[in-house]
Amino acid sequence: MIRLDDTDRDILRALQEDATLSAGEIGRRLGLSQPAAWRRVKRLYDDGAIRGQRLDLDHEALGFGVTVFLGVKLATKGRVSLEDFERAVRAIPEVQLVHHVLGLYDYRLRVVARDLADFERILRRRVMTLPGVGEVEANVLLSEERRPGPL
Amino acid sequence: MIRLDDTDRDILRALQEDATLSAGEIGRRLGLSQPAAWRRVKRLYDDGAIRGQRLDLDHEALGFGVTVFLGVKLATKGRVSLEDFERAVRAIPEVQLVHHVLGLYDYRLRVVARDLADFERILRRRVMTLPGVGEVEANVLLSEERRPGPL
DNA sequence: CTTGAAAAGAACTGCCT
DNA sequence: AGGCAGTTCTTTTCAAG
Repeated sequence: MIRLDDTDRDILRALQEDATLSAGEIGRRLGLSQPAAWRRVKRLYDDGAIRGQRLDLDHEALGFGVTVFLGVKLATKGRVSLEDFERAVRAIPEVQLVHHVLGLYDYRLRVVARDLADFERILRRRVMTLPGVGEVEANVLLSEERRPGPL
Repeated sequence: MIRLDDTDRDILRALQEDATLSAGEIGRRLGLSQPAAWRRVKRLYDDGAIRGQRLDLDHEALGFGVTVFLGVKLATKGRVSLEDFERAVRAIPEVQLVHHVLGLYDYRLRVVARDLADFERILRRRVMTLPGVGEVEANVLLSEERRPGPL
């Protein structure tokens, strides 16, 4: 487990807001020189605390106005069945996230669609026909808020 | 709604894999000059297709080995109650994501905890005491797979 | 759209406290 | 650890076709 001091935590908090901050800008904010900030950021990457950076796309602006969370319960849960299900799920382009979970459901999926008609097509043609699929529960996203998290 | 051509889509796909790609590298892969690729990326930002870049942190390596998705049903759902609930949820540091949803539940939360004992504390002390909270359902994350999405 | 080039800024290195 | 000075590389902008 990676140990961080307060300065590392400050850096992660700043980068969570905007991952494109330069080492110089981070140093300015925290009272560090550019190389000192740069070395810390590099160490956070090298140690594996930071895995990388990902794009934050505006799917609504890109024509995908509907986001739905699906809870999926499998009818049969052998090891083969899990692998079959996961392979088939990966073939659905509208699936952004596949969570294998423990609890009332076996998988949670994040799915985007152009509109509700488009979502209905995905649900009927792609999701309900997945191998081993049992019960499916859906939640339509109204609004999303990201929080800084516990760091 | 933002219109993209095939090249824009290729750029977004490449940047989804690695958001740190330089304009020169993108151009090399797609057969564009560095300035041409740079202008396109800038336009994707300016038009709002790309909102920004976010850190991909390894929460497990940082000591938060447990991730749980909570479905929350409110007991009373007036407008005041939604605002009260949301304000109180924002005060829980372990909550990373707050989704207001339509369906069987009213909210979906993504929560991280150091371990299951820590999660139990958060659930009992912070979540179950939220204003207006009714039923709560939990799914513990076993594994997560990100997919490129439908672009 | 291209190439070429210049200016600005960020990343990286070595050495010192 | 952190700072300073300097080098290298990328980004960003412009000119011209």
